[in-house]
Amino acid sequence: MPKYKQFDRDKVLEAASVVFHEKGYNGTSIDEILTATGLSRSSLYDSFKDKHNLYLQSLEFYKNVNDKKIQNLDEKNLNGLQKLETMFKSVINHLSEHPDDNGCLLVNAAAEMSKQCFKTSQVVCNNKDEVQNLFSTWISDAEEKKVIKLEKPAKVYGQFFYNTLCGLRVMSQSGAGKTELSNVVKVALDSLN
Amino acid sequence: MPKYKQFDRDKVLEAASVVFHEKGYNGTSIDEILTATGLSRSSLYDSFKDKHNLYLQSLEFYKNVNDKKIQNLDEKNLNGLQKLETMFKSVINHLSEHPDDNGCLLVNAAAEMSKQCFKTSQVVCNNKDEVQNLFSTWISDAEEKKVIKLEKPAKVYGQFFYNTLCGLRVMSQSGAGKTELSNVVKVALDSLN
DNA sequence: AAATATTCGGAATGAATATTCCAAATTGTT
DNA sequence: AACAATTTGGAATATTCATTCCGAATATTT
Repeated sequence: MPKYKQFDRDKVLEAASVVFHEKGYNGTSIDEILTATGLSRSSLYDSFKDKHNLYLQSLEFYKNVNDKKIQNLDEKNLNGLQKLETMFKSVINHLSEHPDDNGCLLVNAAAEMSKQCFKTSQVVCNNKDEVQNLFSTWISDAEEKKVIKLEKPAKVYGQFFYNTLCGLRVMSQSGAGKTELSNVVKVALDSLN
Repeated sequence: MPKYKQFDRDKVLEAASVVFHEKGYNGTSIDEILTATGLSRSSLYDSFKDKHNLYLQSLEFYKNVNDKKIQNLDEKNLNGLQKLETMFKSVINHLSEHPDDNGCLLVNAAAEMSKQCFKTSQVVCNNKDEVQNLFSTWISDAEEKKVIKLEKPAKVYGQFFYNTLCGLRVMSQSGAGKTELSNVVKVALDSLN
């Protein structure tokens, strides 16, 4: 089935990222990826070089999907505090509705690979900085609109809420339920008063 | 070299947990464990059954070491808030002095294994509950001594600070430096006023 | 319709990997 | 000093895994 690519690159990366998300990099075999993506062995190696490269591309794909979700939220007509609240609400809903969903691929990648693969650490680190910055702009916005009053620079709260978010992902992988996660977010958001 | 065990079981588990900590479960080979522990292949299988079993025992060993560190802190003559502050300070010092130290084995185990291995999830989940409870007692103590005033049950703050702690581990694996981590802790501790 | 370019399936390869097994070594016991 | 109990080193095994390679298939181009 040539002469042009017979598969949708994004769908392949999506399927691959699901497997990597479930089992981690070292825990997934090429065969598992083949059945998940429906690709043939040679197509995969032809188009994605090797497992490690596919992993990195899956990571970036996942990051882009995540970014888009957050940017959609960013474009809504809400003040920064509402955006933050909405974001946490949807994260908690997702985590509690999909308890089998293995946390967050980027967090798992940080844990499994960032100290062994520089490129992984770059993706993970960029994600951290971008999300922190976005949170900071939300918080600045809320302050300018006099919805909240800050005792520290907005940047610091961006760091704090990113930390809270990472914690949620780990806690849900450690068996925390919805009320537990909600409690955490409530206390965290209280820091803005 | 018989007739009794020629190796110190705790030292083996300590060495094994270091390797698992660096490379994860699927990322470490038996050979790496053999060189790290100095054990022979047959001794390892004789005494620890197999890789998976050794991993679980290493996890529990690591958890015990962690527990003891925290309990040492618990026995000091400080109020609960001071204990919390000291704990965070030492975690941040450790993370920033050992940037190559791959986060926390228990957090990494949660990310890599908890959805694939029930026993791992048990260890990780128990650790979460124990640490949360300890934090809660510290916070209750600080409230009773009128050092702080709480707007929510102490238990909720225990959950919140455990979440903060998990976040720190992930953030340090994502390239966060000392000031960033300190900022997070400052905002988190402000929630107690 | 022939040529071209590219994909794809699956067998083949070779390297790692976890685990087993046996004989040699060693120390405590009699 | 011989025996018993157990560890240990290292070879052997069997499995899994990532990667390569070749020939068949097919859609576009000429």
